[in-house]
Amino acid sequence: MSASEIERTRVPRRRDAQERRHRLIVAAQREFAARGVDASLERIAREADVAIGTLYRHFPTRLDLLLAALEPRVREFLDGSEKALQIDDPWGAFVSYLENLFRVQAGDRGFNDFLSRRFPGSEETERIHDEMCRQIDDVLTRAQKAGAVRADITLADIVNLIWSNGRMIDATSTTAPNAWRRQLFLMLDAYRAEAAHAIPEPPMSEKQLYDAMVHLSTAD
Amino acid sequence: MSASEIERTRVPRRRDAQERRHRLIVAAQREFAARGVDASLERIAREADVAIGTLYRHFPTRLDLLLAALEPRVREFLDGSEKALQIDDPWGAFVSYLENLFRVQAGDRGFNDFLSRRFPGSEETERIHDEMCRQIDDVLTRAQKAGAVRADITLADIVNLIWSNGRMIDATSTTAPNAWRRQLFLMLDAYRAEAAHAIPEPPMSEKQLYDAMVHLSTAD
DNA sequence: TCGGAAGCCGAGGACCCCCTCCGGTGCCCG
DNA sequence: CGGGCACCGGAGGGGGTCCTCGGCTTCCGA
Repeated sequence: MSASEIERTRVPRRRDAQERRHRLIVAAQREFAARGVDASLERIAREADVAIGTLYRHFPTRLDLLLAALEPRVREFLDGSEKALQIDDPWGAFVSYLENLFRVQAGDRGFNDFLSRRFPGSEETERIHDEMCRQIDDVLTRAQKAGAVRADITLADIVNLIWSNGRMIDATSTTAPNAWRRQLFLMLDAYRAEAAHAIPEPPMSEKQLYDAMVHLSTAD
Repeated sequence: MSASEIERTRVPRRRDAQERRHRLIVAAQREFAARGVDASLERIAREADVAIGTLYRHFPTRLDLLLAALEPRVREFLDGSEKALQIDDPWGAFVSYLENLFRVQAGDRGFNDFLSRRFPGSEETERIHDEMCRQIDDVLTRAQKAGAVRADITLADIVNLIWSNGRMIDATSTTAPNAWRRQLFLMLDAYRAEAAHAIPEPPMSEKQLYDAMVHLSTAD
């Protein structure tokens, strides 16, 4: 996090300001969780019972507020990741990692959107994404070396699965909130080394993957 | 199609009106294809060089215009479906059906959105969706009876795959336009009977599935 | 206690979208 | 060729969103 970003989102000195900042974060968590990253800032201010100008005073950009709101989710996710990465069995670690990731993703539409996109302007979010990619690469490679996961799978394929899962969640969150698990376990059967059949399409390159993630945050 | 719907979207008598109607459909095809079913109607009118009031005169509801615009896509899809359904080999028919579906889906964001959603108000769209579900059920059951596709797969799982694929396409259409094929062939390995491992989550019920599709068209 | 600075409010400009309504236009048929 | 009616245009009302800015309030430290 750069100095200017720390400056932008620091906790203010005055009591009343701290209180309002807190109310904003709580409202933002609710709204982002329910409506995704593109939730209305004016609505969040209204929900927090705070004027729109005050929201902008505390969080000059949408990303500032989003990061403050998602912080607990990110921590929850990273905690679960760490546990998964410590599992000895490579296949178990792989499964556990994805299950944790998707569980957190399913609980918060904002986090869901956040996972699928890249925000090239922000060091902070790039850092989180890079860390996640590193972890996936880790757990995936280990499972492949152990012969548990087929060799022709790439980081990009896992990100594709994250996108897919995100869409599943959007569709089913209110009607069948656990449906994503079925889709995940189905896909796991495709990842098993013994299931492998040749795929008539090469994996996405890193650049293609990155551009696609940026695309999701700029389209429309 | 009910009488009132035929009435609403019939081709007008006057030359100039026919001409404008045609321009509207062409612009709508471009816009829906590029921006999905929520494309701006005012923008479509602008692109067609027609006043907004005229658009509403020809197409009283968004769905009227959407159906007129998607008509070629729907036909393209149904033609391909028919060919796939006639393939003797049950697994081949199954693969071919999905490949055709996804190919058309990938070429048009409006059709992509349309496939994932249900519009309970419209007989016409319900008819198309019902027909598609019937076909999927057909090709799926046949492949299962032949022992090619695992028995624990449901229509709902295929619809889940359609959602997933839709998201893939949204993400990759500009950067890796064929990436969806990779994801499809990966998933096919999960569908193979010999790949089956127990799934710790039951399939969605028909009602859950229907509600989820409606949810996608009403959310936000 | 009290004044200055930190902080708050919300009107308002700039966009965007949906949809209606009705005065005016121009096609086509008799 | 002329009148009637199908048709067209586009202003305008009603909503929303983002974000700014300057007058007003409130806290808190000296």
